[in-house]
Parts: sequence; structure tokens; C-alpha cells
Amino acid sequence: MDEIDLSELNLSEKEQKILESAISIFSDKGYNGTTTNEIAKKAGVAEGTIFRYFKTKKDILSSILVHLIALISSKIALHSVEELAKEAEGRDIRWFLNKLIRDRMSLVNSLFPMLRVVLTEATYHEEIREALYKNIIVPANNLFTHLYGLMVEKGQVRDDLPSDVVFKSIVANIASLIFQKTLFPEHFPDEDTDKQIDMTINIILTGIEKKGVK
Amino acid sequence: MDEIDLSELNLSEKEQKILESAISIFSDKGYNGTTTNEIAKKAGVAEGTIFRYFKTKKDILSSILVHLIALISSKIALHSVEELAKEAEGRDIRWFLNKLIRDRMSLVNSLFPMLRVVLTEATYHEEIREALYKNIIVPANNLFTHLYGLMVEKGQVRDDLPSDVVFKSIVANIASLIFQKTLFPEHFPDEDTDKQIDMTINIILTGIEKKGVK
Amino acid sequence: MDEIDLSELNLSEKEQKILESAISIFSDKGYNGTTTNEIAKKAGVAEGTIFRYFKTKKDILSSILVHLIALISSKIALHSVEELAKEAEGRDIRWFLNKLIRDRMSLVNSLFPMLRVVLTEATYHEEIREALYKNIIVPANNLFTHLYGLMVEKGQVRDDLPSDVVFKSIVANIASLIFQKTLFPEHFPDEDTDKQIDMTINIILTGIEKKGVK
Amino acid sequence: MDEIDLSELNLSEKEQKILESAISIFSDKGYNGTTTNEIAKKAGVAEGTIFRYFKTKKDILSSILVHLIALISSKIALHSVEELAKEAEGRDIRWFLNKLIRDRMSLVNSLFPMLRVVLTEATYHEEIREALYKNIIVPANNLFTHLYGLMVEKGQVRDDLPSDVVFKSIVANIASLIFQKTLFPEHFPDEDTDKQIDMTINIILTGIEKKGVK
DNA sequence: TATGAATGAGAATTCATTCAT
DNA sequence: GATGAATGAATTCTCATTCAT
Repeated sequence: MDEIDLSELNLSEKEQKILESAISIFSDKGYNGTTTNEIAKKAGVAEGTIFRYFKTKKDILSSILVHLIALISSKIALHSVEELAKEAEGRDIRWFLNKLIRDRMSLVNSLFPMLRVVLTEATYHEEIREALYKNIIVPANNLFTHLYGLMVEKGQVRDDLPSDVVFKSIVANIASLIFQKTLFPEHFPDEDTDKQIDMTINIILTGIEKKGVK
Repeated sequence: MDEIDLSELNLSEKEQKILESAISIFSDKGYNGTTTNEIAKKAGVAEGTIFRYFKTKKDILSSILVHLIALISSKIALHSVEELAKEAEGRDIRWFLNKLIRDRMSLVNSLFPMLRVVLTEATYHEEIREALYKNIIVPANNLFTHLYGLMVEKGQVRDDLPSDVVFKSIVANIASLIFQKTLFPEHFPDEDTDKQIDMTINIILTGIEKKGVK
Repeated sequence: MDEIDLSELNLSEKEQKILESAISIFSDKGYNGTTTNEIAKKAGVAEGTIFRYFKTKKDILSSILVHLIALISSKIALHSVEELAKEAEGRDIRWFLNKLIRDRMSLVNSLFPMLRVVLTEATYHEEIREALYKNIIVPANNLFTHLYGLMVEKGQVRDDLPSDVVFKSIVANIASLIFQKTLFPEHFPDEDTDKQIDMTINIILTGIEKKGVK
Repeated sequence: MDEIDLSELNLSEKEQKILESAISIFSDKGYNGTTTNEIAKKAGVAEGTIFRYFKTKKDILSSILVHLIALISSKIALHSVEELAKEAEGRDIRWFLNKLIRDRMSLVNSLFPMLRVVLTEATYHEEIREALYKNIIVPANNLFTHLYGLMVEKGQVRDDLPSDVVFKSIVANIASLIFQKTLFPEHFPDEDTDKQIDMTINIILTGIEKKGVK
């Protein structure tokens, strides 16, 4: 989990290096378990330099939050989903959902270290939670609602479920898959991941109940 | 999140007080964000007293892990699930799953502070992960596999899904519901929770795909 | 170095046990490196019990000093030296000195743990130094002066040396032998000790200069 | 005992100050009786600064040991003894030994605080003992053996004594003189020291036995 | 008397932050 | 701007001593 890349944000080289190092180590040891000295060493700068770019250690965390929101807002929300919607035209719903979920998974995967840091700290700080809620959860949910609405119109999915419950269920399953792979890599070999994704999507679409029996 | 109750473990009054305080504050601020001074104050003992019961601060965490595993092993695994299996006889599968999930949710809810502490730290420590995997995940999965097998035999559920994928999906949805309620209580009022549970179970059982269309 | 025996002092069983344990551990780890808890455990009493017999930890040290002085004063000073003086009558000076030194060595050896503790702490505390000086060094030196005077009278030893310088030289050599054996037991096997004592006495008596050459 | 001077070792100013303060206070109160706070105050630095230079308090002690060995190895062993050997050519053995012993005494005196600290702690720690044995005792003994061999060849000293026994006897007497002066300065006025040294050397060379009588 | 749990003052150590160079 | 030595407040942990039982 070391390949954090913040180059698309317009940061000075040092600031970027510091942020990337901080994300990487925060992700490994947690915010409070990480020292500014470690960050400096990994970033290849002097400890004092950190405090030229970030007034306090806490500011590094805030900065990660801000950048995470920026990255997600720009990438996730807008761009590729619209495209997907177009691509979805005339396609099988399974094919579409599969693509959507895999797409989101790869995005989340690429941002995983930042997300892990921010989500863990969100646990302890109301402000972070609110920022995430307002800037990520709500827009993402709105987007999904829109997409789901289209699918309902086309008769592809049930119309008796609120889109936000469906959304949460999908998010929960994606998160679950990612956590499994991250926390227990040895128990979840890569070759199994694809099958798991397929089956998880299958469950979400079809449910686990035996058809025709009921 | 203050209603931790460890009275069923046979601990001395002080040890119990210290553990309860530690769980409560660790849960709020994280292990590294909590000082032994805070724990002592909340427990109403001298700071030195903590170290009569726990050699190091880290030992408090280990003790929480051990007790969590003991509590879950004893309660969850054995007792109530067997009962549920009997109760399930001749009942509607939906009714049964609903009961099962609600039962597990209330258990997890009651252990939530401990779980939160341990899961957060599991993120950083391999040993904790392994302990959880071996003592909770594997046994719980085995149990579910057993239960699921019975349901397959009765023709209540699909026989083309590996039980562990189903298990993970259910766990993910339960976890998601609990996290929502805990992290964003203001956005998820209690009266909605019941409906959400119902619909989540509905999705797991039926899927989101429109029947008859396919 | 565990066979401290204070039974000849009239102490209650517990007090004796505590003192013996304290001497043994102080001797191994030093006064400041020893905890009252360790002493209690080794003595087989509760930690609180120590403070019934000794107001403070420091009092244990003082007590050791007092007992050491008592033991040395009674045993060394009076008793056996007088006897030796009698035995010395008409004997070879070498035989006598050999017996004297071996006798003193075995005494010092038996009191070694106490001595080590007290001498080490004497390094840090003026009062201890003064107590040792007044109660041990001065009387012992007086005694030796007396003995040496007799030997001078009999023409057995040189009459141009102050007895206290001779005394110190003998003490230094005895102390040296004991320290070697204690600190580097592996480098000073027991079978060598006897030869070393013989030769050390030989040096003190004869010197290292080649006779007849000068 | 405050005139420790470590300037010949190439240490940063602060490191030197800290070491000198530590030696001085360790020497007065012992390692365990000294707090890092005291050392910092005496050195005129913040307590935290100590730990920039020494990972732990124990490391200060190790550092003292290392520097002591370095100082003794460089100074004692090589340089001045070789010179002495040359100076000794054609000189009276008494004059030579006198010079040698006085020379060693002044060296030991100048290193006395370090030596005291290290020797006291050697009492408790095997590793320190071994380091001293290997790096100081063995080389010094070898050196003396060499020197003594030369004196034997020239017929200046007895050839029936093992050099290491002679060596230990001399060391014991030097150590004794220094300890007397240090522990009981009021009982051993400076003007006596010279006479004592002379007579101690006299004893070592000539022994205490009356000549011609035997 | 004896106990040992509890205490709290004090010790070593850490680390975010500052600031002179 | 960048550095990294220095700081000292805060933190974990120790231990002699007390005291209720």
C-alpha cells in the first residue's frame, strides 16, 4: 500500500511528498501512532520542513481529508459515472452493475490508504464525519438515486425498494470485499476475488432465496 | 456509548471498572489517543492501580481482545443460535432470517464499544487480526455454513452459492447498519432502523432484480 | 552468595528473614536497584510486613550496617585474633601470617554479601563511611598494630615500616583476592586460589626484589 | 570530584556536557540513585535533550564504559609505558617502579570518577565485567608480563613468581591507596600520600620480613 | 500482628513544535 | 526556504509507603 500518488493535485513537490508519506504511515499505524519524525524521514525532508507546509500535525490530517474529498468529488462523482450511464444503454443490467461495481472498487482501491486514514479518524471526529457525509455520501447517494431511477424506469430493477437502502447494501458489500482483501490478504487470494465479486453481485441482484419454491 | 457492562466476567471490581473505562475511552478516542490517566480518572482509581492489574497499557488492549473473544465465543457461537435452529423448524425463511439478524445485531450492538476498539486496532496489528480470524470469524462461518446447509436441504435457499460468500454478505450488511447508526445517529433515526433492516433482509433474500423480467 | 546467616543475632524470625533477603538482593543488584517487593517475596512475607520491622527502606540498610559492625566487632576483633597470638608463640612467621590471612579471608568471605552492600553504599554516604572507619577500620588497625609490635619485638619483621602501611597493604591484597574470585569466578578457578594466596603472602613477606643482587 | 574532562574525545559540546555531568553524579550517587533530570540540570540542557544523544539512561552508562576503555586503551597501554621501558634502561629498579606506579596512579586518578562508576556497576552487570576484563585487565596484564620479563632477564626481580600474581598485588595496592584517599580524605592528608606510596613500593619490593634473620 | 491492595509522587521516555543558523 | 538540534509538556510506568481488614 505504498503507491499513493497525489500528483494530479497541484502541490509543491515537498508538500506532495509529505502528504504521501503521511498517508502511507497513518494508514499503517494510525494517526496517533505516527510521529512527525517518521513522516519527515519517509518524505526525505527535515522534520521542521513539515511545519512550513502544515501548521500542526492535525493539519496534515485535515489536508488529507480535503484532498480525498477533492479526488473523489472530481473523479468518482462526475466523470466516469456519466460515461457508464451512456455505456449502460441497451446493455444487460448484470453486465452494467458488474462494470459499475468493479469500476468503483478499483477507484476505492486506489484511494484506499487515504480512505482508511480518513475513515478511521472519522470514527473519532465529528467534523470529519460531517465533511464526509456532506461531500461524499450525499452526492454519491444522489448520483446512485439518479442511476437507479433510470433502471427502474427501464424495468430493470425492482421499484419497491428505496434507492438509498439499495445503495447502502451495495456500498457495504464493496467495503466488505475490500476490507477482507486488505486485512486478511493471506486468507483471500487474488484468484478468489473475481469469483467473490461475481457472486456478491449475483446475491445483490437475485437474492439468496430459491426461486419458484416460494 | 457508556453502558459497557463486564459484570458477567468474573473480575475484581477494580479490574472491571478499569476495563470498562478503557473500553469506553478507547472507543471514543482510539487506543493511542487515550491516556492511562484518563482511564484511571474515569475508573475512579489511582493511575498506579491500573498497572497492578495490567502490566502495560498494551495489556489493557489485549485483555479487551481476550474478553471480547470469550464473550462472543460463549454467547454467540453456542447458545442462542442452536435455539434459533430449533425455532426455525417449520417457519417461514424470512421470519427466521429476520430473527437471526436482529438477534445478532442486538448482540453486536451490546458489544459494540469493545468491537470498535478491537476492530480499529486489528487494522494495525497482525496478531489481533489473527486472533479475531481464528476465534471469531472461522467459528462463526462454520456455524453459518451448518445452518445454511440445513436451509439448502429444505429447499429454502439457493444451492448454487458458497455459504461463505453469503455469510460475508450478511455480515457486511449488518456491520453497515450498525456503523451507520453509530457514526451518523442524527442521519439515521431509530424509527428508520427497523424498516432498513426489513428491506436489507429483503434485498439479501430476493435481490434487487425485477422478477419475471429476466 | 545466598547463604547469609544472621541467626546468631537475636532477631525475630521474620526480621531475620527480611534482613537476609535484603542483603542477598542488595548484594546482587545494589540498594537502589532492589525493590521492597522483591525483598518481601524472597523473605516470604507481605510487603507491608517489611515496614513493621523497618520504618523505611533506608532503615534496612542501616540495620545491615549495624549488624555487620556487631558481627565483625565481636568475631573478628576479639575472639580469634587473641587465640592466634597465642598460637603464634614459637612458630614460624610465615606459617602464622598464612594462618592469619586465611582466617581473615574466610571471615570476610562469610560476611561478603553484607560487606559488599555496605562498602558499595559507603561510597555514597558519609555516615556509613564514618561508622565503618570508627567501628571497624580503627579497631582492626589497632589490633594489627599490637600484633605487629609483638612481631617486631621478636625480630620477625622489619622495624622500619609503620604498621598501618603494612596493614593496609595486607588488607588490599586480601580484598583483591576476594574481589577477583567474586567478580570473575570463571577466570579464577578454585584450585588457583590457594596458590595465589601463598604467593601473595610470599610477596608481602619477601618482596619481589631479587635478593643478593642489590 | 567535578573536574571530569572529556574534551579529548571528539564529542559535540552537549554530548560532552551530558556525559561529564552524568559521570560526576553517577560517581556521587550511583547509577540508580541518579535521575536524568539531575543530569540534565547539571549539564544545562533540557531533559529531552539527553535522549537525543542517548536512547536510554542505560546508554549513558554504556557510553561511559566505552569511552573509559578508549581512554585507558589509548593512553595507558601504548604510549607512556613504552617510554617508561626506555627510560628504565640502566636505571635503578626502585626508581623505575616508583615512576611507573606514580604514573599509573595519576592516570587512574584523572579517570577516577569514570572508573568508580564503571567499577561499581561492573559489580552488578556481567557484560560490563567482561568488557573490562577483555579490554583493560588482559591487555594491561600482558603489558606488565612483558615488562616484568625484561626485569627478570636483567636479574632485577625474582624469577620464581608468576607475573600475573605480582601484577595483581601491585594493582591491589594502587587501588587501595586511591580508595583511601577518595573515601576518607580527611583521614589521609595529602602530605602522607607520598610517604605511603614510597613505603608501599618498598613493601612490594622488599617484603616485610626482616632480612638476615631468616 | 500480618496482609496486600491501593496510592501518588516521581522516574524515564516520547514527540510535536520552535527557532537559530 | 530548509534544516535539525533543542525543547518541555505530556505520557507511561515504578515503587516506597500507607492503611483497612
